[in-house]
Amino acid sequence: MELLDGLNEPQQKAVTHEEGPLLILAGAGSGKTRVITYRLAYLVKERGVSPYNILAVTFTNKAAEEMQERVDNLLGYSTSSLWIGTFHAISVKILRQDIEHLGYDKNFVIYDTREQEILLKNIMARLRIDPTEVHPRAVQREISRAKTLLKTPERYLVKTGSFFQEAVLKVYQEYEKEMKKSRALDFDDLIMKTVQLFVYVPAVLDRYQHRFKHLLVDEYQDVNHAQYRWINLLAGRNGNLCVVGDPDQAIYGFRGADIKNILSFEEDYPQARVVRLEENYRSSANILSSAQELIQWNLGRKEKALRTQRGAGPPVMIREFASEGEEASFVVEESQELIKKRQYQEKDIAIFYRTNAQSRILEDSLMKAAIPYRIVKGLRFYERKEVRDLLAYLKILYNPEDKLSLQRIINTPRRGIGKASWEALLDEAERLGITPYEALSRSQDIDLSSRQRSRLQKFYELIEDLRREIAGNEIDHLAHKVLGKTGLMRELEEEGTDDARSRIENIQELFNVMQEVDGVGMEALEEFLAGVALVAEIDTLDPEKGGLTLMTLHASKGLEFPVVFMVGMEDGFCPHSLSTEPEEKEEERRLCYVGMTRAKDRLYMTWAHSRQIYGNRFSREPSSFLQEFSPETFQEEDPESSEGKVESKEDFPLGSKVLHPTLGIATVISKKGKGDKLTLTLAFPNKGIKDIMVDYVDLEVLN
DNA sequence: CTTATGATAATTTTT
DNA sequence: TTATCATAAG
Repeated sequence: MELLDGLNEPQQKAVTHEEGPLLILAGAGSGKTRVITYRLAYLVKERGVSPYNILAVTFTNKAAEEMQERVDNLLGYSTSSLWIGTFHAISVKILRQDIEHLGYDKNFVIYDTREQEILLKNIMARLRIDPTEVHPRAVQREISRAKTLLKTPERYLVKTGSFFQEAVLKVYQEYEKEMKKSRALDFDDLIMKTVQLFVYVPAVLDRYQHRFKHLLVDEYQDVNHAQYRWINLLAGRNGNLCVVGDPDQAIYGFRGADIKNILSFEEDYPQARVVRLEENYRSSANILSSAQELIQWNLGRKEKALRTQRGAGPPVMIREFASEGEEASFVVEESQELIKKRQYQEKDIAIFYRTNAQSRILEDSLMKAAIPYRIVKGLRFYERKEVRDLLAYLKILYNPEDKLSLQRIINTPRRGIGKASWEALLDEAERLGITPYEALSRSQDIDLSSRQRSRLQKFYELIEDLRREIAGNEIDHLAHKVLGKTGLMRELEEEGTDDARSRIENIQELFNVMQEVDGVGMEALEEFLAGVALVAEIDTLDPEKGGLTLMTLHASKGLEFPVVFMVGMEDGFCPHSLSTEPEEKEEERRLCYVGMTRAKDRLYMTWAHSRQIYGNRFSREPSSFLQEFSPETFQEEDPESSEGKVESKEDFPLGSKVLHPTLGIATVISKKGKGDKLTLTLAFPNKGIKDIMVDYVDLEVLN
């Protein structure tokens, strides 16, 4: 079977697995994407499964697009009936169809984190909750956490809670009411409402269960509880559920992802078949073994024996600098060197950092050196005021009940409708039990000066006028009308500053996105708005554009580069100073592992003795993670035999765990001497690094 | 209602 | 360093 040519044995097993649950434990660089796409193609081509009966869930839109493209290539035709998308995107599709069963309007808008925060602040102000005492951000996280655990306000607090929890409960209740009035759903709602739909309306669940005879979920290690239920319900008891993931790459715990979902898959689905992909096709031996040594420090792992066919390659290069400026210079100069020697092109090189704020100095240095680069910070684009303003207009046109968008645009650009008028409008709506937009339509009745009333009236007519433009028009045409009729564009053009010009450019960029939407009218508007709400950072990485790539460690997941620089490898960044709990530390270590395993040939890890943060200069210490592996394990000269040596001849392979009679469990990080002179360098999680002569101590090999 | 000013706060990762 | 917020003057 040609489809299986070039796949190794476990890969083939994963691809050809027939019925029932399947867990694919895919180590870093083990050809995971290949296996998934081949499996999808295999089901269709060899098993005669209709694409219509398959659902594939990915983590980002980018992954979904790539997968769609690769499956189409393998099949030789395009499969539009095969659903591939993120949890959120697929949930939107389902909810548009069926959410009315839950008493919600199907023309909902999606509120992103930013809008959610504004709404929460509004509510807290109204409830007179002091934001310095109860932080809106904390409330936001708590509500998100609750939704992730499928807890409605009614189920949020069964008993009495802390002061904070009681406050959250009040806000949460109000928040839900407001969201419903605005016909809005937040990210967590998309998942939770879908689960509720499945649970409360069995006919709907039944329909989708029948449709999706095969389910495939990528990045299963980063699934949260709501998503777990979502999958679990669709798969039914004995469904053909294939999940793919790597517990060592679970890095979204902060967002509610629960690594236990993948760790206990075999208990959830006792008939599950497990396939391990342990052959690494990406990294050279030194990089891989260093990463392996690092990850060994995490407890409670599913042990994996990653192997590579590749040569030793250079060791992991750890460099220290006096300041972040010198660190950036090194990255730039080293990159130039690699490019000059024609070993690599710009696009082969990536720089990873922990926080977005770290990118600035790197960008400056690259710019000065005239090195082209592309950066993953897409959300910043949608954070821009001008972009959000235009989007708010479009959202109001789609759904006039969207109070937050109305609030945003009612006086943008300035039209003399200030806080007092807005509040009078809200009071009127409240008094009559109607929505703000309805109140606006009867603005003449509001208790305001006739001047203010006519301003409101004019605004209402503007929106109504624009609403008539929706039908039959393409989205970019509609947006042009908005820019023209509202005076948004005129305001920018008249300003004439550099800043204004760059804002016009941003709007132009938004038009590029609009042009990708086919169709006209309400449907196109709907598709565009949902698409915009659900973009991930990484989705904005332009694959066409060349240049060095900059991104956060989180964004790097799933990618690979011949050369990787990991900068800012300091305590405080990596692990991050806000990650203090042991579980959080382990997640930080996994994040570091993810970064390291992106590198194919050369991996640099750098840190600076001093660094400016929030305007102040701080003294920094190297990341404790750097001490958890020895950079050089394999000799360059003879990669084949040195690999063999480690594997076969010794009792204490590098990276293995041993039990020391008094000091406890440790990891073997290097070895010296032979026979009874054999000395191991052992790394103890709490007691540091010690040299131990094997002959004197009874060491027990674990695993 | 708008604008300017300065205080103040908050700074992890993101669908 | 930056964004956001409150206050006071125009």
